[in-house]
Amino acid sequence: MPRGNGLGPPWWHGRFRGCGYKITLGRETILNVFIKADKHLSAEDIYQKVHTTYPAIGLTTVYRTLEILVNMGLVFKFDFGDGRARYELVEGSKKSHHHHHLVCTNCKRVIDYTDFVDDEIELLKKTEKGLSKKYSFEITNHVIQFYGLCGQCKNTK
Amino acid sequence: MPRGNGLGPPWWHGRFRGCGYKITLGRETILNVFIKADKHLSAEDIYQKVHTTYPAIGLTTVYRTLEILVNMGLVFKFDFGDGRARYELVEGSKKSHHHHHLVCTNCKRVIDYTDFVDDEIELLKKTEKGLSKKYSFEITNHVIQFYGLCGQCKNTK
DNA sequence: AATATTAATGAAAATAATTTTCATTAATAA
DNA sequence: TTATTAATGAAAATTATTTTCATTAATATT
Repeated sequence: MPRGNGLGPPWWHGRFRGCGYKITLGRETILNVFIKADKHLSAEDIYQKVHTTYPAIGLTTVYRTLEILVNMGLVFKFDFGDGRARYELVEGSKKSHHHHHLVCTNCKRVIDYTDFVDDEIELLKKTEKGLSKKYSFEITNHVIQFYGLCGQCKNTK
Repeated sequence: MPRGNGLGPPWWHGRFRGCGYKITLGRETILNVFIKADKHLSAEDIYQKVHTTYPAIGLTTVYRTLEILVNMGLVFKFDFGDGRARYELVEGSKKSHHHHHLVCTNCKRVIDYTDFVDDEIELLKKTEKGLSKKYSFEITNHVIQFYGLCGQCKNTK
């Protein structure tokens, strides 16, 4: 549960400390960018945004922090097929709803949709349970993406 | 419907010709690798396999052919998060069942699963229909992947 | 069957996202 | 306050994929 209300340290400090990671200005700023943006961002996006309030940051640090966040399970890494990864806070760490992606294979536009997800969630739960057991796999996350042509590209082609 | 029985040209020749593409030995070999392998392969995998029967092939040609196949909708491109794309024949072009992937975020192992897909397919159809209408998006494909730790990595960690 | 046309090819160079190296600095522990 | 150790930035390295360009091969045309 995010607090970020100025009273006490941010919710993620404990988890960082618990993993033996130090709390630094760079990491603080990156997390804030994620919390504020609340949508998928590329490493470069994050670098740019952080850079405005903390110009000393290097792109390397962004990549290194992203790796940590992904490994800790705070952030999920997506691939939309355009050669660069996107990152987004996992659910529970953010305010937005459960959603999936609609990716245009032509213009690479990505639409987040939150429709129909109730049925999806139910099915996913069932599937996850079954798969975990059958393959003794510990599932931590999932991706559902639909690919195709968006309205604009459909008409242009 | 694949034929590949030695009687007449392979099923994909027509589609190639129709798109103005020439039938070459390289493309022929690559398609055969796909048909025989019937599972996800990286560009390098394909290059290696083709190379055994057709050593003159270049990696560039593999990439170029893959691009064509993806654009034609004969092959689907996956990302499992290890920095290289995987390719696999789309359904209808191959013998194997509808399946999805279970990706180990630690060792990068990928398990194809065909369990529970009946319910999934039904839900997907419904969702696709709804999304297509709402976002006037023409859906051509989808990805469902579960991420987590496989049996081995779970025990090691 | 011979030739003209045009796309396909391979090798090498270019590109671009991500990782690594390494000397320096900053955060936490003592 | 100092010691310890992780985090950092800059630059170099890595690596999958794309582009360039001169040559070759596939199809269309005769």
